[in-house]
Amino acid sequence: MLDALRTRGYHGVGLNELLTVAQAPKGVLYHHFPGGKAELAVCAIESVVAKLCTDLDKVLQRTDDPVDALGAWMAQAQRVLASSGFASGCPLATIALESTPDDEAIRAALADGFTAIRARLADALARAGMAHEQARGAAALIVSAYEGALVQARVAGNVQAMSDASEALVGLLRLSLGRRDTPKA
Amino acid sequence: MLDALRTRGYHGVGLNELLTVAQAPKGVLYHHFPGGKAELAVCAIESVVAKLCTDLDKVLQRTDDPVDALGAWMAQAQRVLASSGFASGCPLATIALESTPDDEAIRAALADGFTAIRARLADALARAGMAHEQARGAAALIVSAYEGALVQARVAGNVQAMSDASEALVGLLRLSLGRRDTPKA
DNA sequence: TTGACAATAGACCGACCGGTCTATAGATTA
DNA sequence: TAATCTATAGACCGGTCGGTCTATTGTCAA
Repeated sequence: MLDALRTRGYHGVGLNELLTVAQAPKGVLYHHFPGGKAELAVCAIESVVAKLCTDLDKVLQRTDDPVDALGAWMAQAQRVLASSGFASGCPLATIALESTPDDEAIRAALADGFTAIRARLADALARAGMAHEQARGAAALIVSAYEGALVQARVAGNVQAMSDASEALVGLLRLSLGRRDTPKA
Repeated sequence: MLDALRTRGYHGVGLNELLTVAQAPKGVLYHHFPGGKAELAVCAIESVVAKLCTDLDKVLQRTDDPVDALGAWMAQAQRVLASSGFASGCPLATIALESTPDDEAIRAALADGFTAIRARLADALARAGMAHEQARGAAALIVSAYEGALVQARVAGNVQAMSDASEALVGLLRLSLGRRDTPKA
């Protein structure tokens, strides 16, 4: 399910196909997820977010320098993307862009997920000495850069743009953390 | 067409629906676009990219400070997103995430588009005094941040994350441009 | 053993998908 | 005017979509 979502998106995967690979009949699905496809997607989103958060925690506590952790994270994402033949990106972004304001449950789940991830990053940055206000901005930037870079690398079929963006981000963050004086804006 | 793509994505829009709003019958479409929906999408992508590039040029030459221009661009994007009721994001990213490696024409069009946009940004940054290598990275980061921030703002239903990310990016770039010494990475 | 209930299984539904095909209208030649 | 060719028009196709519905199969309590 997750693989399918991250590869072809919400509208791109058919329910029947999903059930075939899961070797499950329709009845089971609608018994456990009366809300149908949308509820299934929400569940998938929550599971992805949970996994993402624990992975993030692991990486962040392995080193006390969050910028190092960011670099490692981005590099790892590039490896995963490339080894999937540039088919598999971040399922959150994919569903996010296919959603409309009507898909309230899905959007809420995604928004909560992104917020949770940003909070973790901001915490780590603050612990590394960044002012809270600034850390929140940096966290939002990091998540943005991650998602946006994945998009570019995916369509290009190579990780160049992503590694460029990643290096630039790491460099800028290090510059900003290295000297304590805050940038003008 | 473009509205539909940016709102609901490639798989989300039906051909019949498209033709209804365009007041055009099937025959016309397949006469001008023998490739069907995919070819239509490529055409739409190219048109978006062209528009984006000219807009970008306009903004970049209105001021000689590309960082100012970036801030204005991001603010404008936030206004557009909000005024659409958080329905309309960047059509490029949406199609990009729904595409698979099999959709060669679509991916090529998208990759070319992103490359063209990055090149424009890198040029502007280099003109503002940034080293070429660094400018390329910063350009990739800017595009990433733009796309990723749009995703987050869209699902959240508010522009907070996007304006946070934008301010952080502007601040970091100004910091980096203000002093000439390059960051370590 | 029997009754009740949750879980499983999949046939089936109308709607709509992207795409093809034939028929007509309009323009452009000779 | 007749012939030709492009552009328009939409009926129609098989396939698949997400979702509903009726059986059937465990499972556990009485």
